[in-house]
Amino acid sequence: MKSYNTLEIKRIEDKWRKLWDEKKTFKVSADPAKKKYYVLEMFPYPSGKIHMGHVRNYTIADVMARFKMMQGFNVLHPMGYDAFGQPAENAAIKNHTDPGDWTYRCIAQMRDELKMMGFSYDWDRELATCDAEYYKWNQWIFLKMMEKGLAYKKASPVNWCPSCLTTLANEEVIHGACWRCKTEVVQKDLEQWYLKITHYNDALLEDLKKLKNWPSRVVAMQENWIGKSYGVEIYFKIKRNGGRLSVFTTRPDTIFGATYVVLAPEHPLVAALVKGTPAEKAVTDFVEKTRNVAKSVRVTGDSAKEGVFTGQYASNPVTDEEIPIWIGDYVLMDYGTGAIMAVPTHDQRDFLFSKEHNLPLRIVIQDPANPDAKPEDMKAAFEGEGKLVNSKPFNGIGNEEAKQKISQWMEQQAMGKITVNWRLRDWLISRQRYWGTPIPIIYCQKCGTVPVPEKDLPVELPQNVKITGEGGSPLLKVPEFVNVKCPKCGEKARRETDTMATFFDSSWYFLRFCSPVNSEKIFDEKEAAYWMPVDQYIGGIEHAILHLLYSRFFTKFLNDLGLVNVSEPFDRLLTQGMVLKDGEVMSKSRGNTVDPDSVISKYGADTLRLFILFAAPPEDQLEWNDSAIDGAWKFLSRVWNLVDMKFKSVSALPSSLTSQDKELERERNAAIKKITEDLSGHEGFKFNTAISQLMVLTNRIEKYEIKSPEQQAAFNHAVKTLVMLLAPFAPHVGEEMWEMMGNVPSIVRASWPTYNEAALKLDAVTMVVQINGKIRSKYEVQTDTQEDRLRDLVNSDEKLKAYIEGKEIKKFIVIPNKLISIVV
RNA sequence: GGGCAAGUGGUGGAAUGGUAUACACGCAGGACUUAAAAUCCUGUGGCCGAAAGGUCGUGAGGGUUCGACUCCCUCCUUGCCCACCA
Repeated sequence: MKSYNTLEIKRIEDKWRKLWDEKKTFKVSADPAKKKYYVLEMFPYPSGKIHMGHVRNYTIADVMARFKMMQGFNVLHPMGYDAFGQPAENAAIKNHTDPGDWTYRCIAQMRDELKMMGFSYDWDRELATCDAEYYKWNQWIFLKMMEKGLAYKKASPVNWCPSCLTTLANEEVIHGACWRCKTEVVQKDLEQWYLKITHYNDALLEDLKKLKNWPSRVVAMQENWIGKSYGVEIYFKIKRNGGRLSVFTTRPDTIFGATYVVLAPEHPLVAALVKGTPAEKAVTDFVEKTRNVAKSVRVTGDSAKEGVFTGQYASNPVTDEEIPIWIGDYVLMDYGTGAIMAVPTHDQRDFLFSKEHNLPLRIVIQDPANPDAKPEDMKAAFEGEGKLVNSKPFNGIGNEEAKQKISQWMEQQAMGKITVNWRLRDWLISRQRYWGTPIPIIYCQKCGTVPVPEKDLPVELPQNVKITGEGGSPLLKVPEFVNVKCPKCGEKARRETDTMATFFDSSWYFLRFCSPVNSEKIFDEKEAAYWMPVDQYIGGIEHAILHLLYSRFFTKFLNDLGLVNVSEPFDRLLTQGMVLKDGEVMSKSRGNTVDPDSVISKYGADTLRLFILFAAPPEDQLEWNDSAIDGAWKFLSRVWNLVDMKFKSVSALPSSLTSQDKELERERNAAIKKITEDLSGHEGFKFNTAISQLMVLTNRIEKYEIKSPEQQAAFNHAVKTLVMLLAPFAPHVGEEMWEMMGNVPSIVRASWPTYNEAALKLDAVTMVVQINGKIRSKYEVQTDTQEDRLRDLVNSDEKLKAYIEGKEIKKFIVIPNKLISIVV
């Protein structure tokens, strides 16, 4: 007899981890004869230690993977590291280490921690995005995109710290200042590389409809992000030079109320518009001032709307009125045409701007709640629905209908054209950083921008580069990297020193996992065709937009190249909830973390896995509770004791004679049914209720009395089922108990138990009697008792006399085996 | 401002429109022990009642239904995401 204690658990867990490793239990290869299942969790940034969020994410995935293995699927379950990125550079600055050394040390530590949890990865497929053999293919994809015109260079404003001489991500700009040195951040134009994700606007939006197994809120978030809106581009004539000024609006129904137009400060027409006029200086000053405000500060809805009058006028095409042209910081250059028509009565932003600068208002849509409203009394814009007024031929029409009519009419009159606008912008991938994939480009005085030839890939990151965080990109200061010969003409040339955004790396790693050891190709098409799409993807909601959108984009691109046969990478998506402690998200900065290591050393990985799945449904937030872990531990030890103390091999067959035997068999079948359903996820994955069902079965088995060899056999049968059902959740003890019962490991090769519907039937059921909706009585009756018999029971029921006697029974409803509802 | 979730015992949470609170945690009482820990047993939504039982009860208010945590409408609260996107 082995007692269930911390020491013993440690021995068992070590034993199985070692065996899985040695026997490569989870190694898989593509085999068209078998049904495949690809389970993938969002790979981690290798910070060294895993945290509870990782534990939760990967435990969910592991249960799915092991369940599918037992169901006979060929399961691909790989793991890797999203290893490029800023933390390595920050660590380098702080500790004077090399980002590469630091990262690989972290990876080694992280791998050990993942192994401690007993996850069923095929470790032969492990990859890190900072390996040259991986990022080589980033560069390859980039070149292919360039070839297809989907990667291009453009000057664009970036957040720039004048003291550190570096660009900053929006998150690094804190209250308009550099996060490191607190210097005020300015906007600076830099030539940078973009990926033309907007080429796939329509496909990215349309194909969201295919993603039936994604959480609806993720689909909604992507939809909003892509942001397709229908409207009209309206042409205004500039009075001074007769030029055309285009604005985009989704509200053509309000065109008769457009009382001025506003241009973004960066609008290309601004300079010509004011050149040589008295307003020139004021306008130039304003444009300059706006440039020096970080975008993240400018783009907040609640700040005052600043602007300046150009002194110029444009004519409203439908009224021929001359209306003033303004410059305003609330108009964004990179949406629509960078210019708007302002309708202050029916747009709150325009309303605020008009009050600030004393501009005219005209009501063109009547507020049904306030039909006699006067513009000068308005406290806010009216943005609801109503009938048109002051709109000549369209007066009296509902504004939704007017949208259609006015759009068509304007197009006929050549006043504008019906257009579609997208919120989605092209993806800026240039980063002025060291620890990322070098962009494979060479600049030659003679030949211009030259892509690095494919045979010269990878462009490797130089080592031993000093990272200071100041003075621009570290690669600029590595002459042997920068100075190269032009691949075209052989003359002196200069390498691109920017590296790629790390989202690039994670946009296709799921494909590399299909054939990770492959120096000839990005991946093997046949293997990718077998494994793709990912059947189940699991990760945090924080990646609901960017990572998932970019991965969808890359998959579509590689699909167009003919390398993959799917256009969507992830069939099913689960976004797991956060792990909280004391009501707050567990995080290092809050100092409220619980280290998985400390839990594992006390209770073992199985207990931790069980607790984290039992505490809440996978998509919900999970509140950490130290004492509830004891519950998981206690449960495992109870199962252990059943196997260890009461399981005895016997040659008899199970009997099904007594009611207790029948009851045990019923519970056994019920558990198989419920747990199989909960793990299949047809109505969402429910690990918490699956575990509670394991507990119910355990409770039942514990009460079972063994008085004969036949009953011992029935007991054994039930315990064996219990261990199989438990194994995906608690794999180490699962394997150990499986072996103790005389079976051959590994338990993942055992086939998942099936149930018998007939065994689920009860002999007797409790039926309740409701009178006018209130429960008044209960009966123990035989299953499937018919209505006649039930009526007899009701009629002879003393308790019901008071409610029924002397009253007319209007309805007598029977829900078989559940209840009787009587209306009197 | 827009979008999406979610509100159930002391706590985490269960409930194809059919006995609300499964399964746990916690707590209380008991057994074992010199004692404690561990383990086991019993109880555990509120109110009235010795009990039988009655009555109220799933954020608030309405509606549909024989019957509503579940479906519909209005509102409140909390969380998450997006947001000067014209």
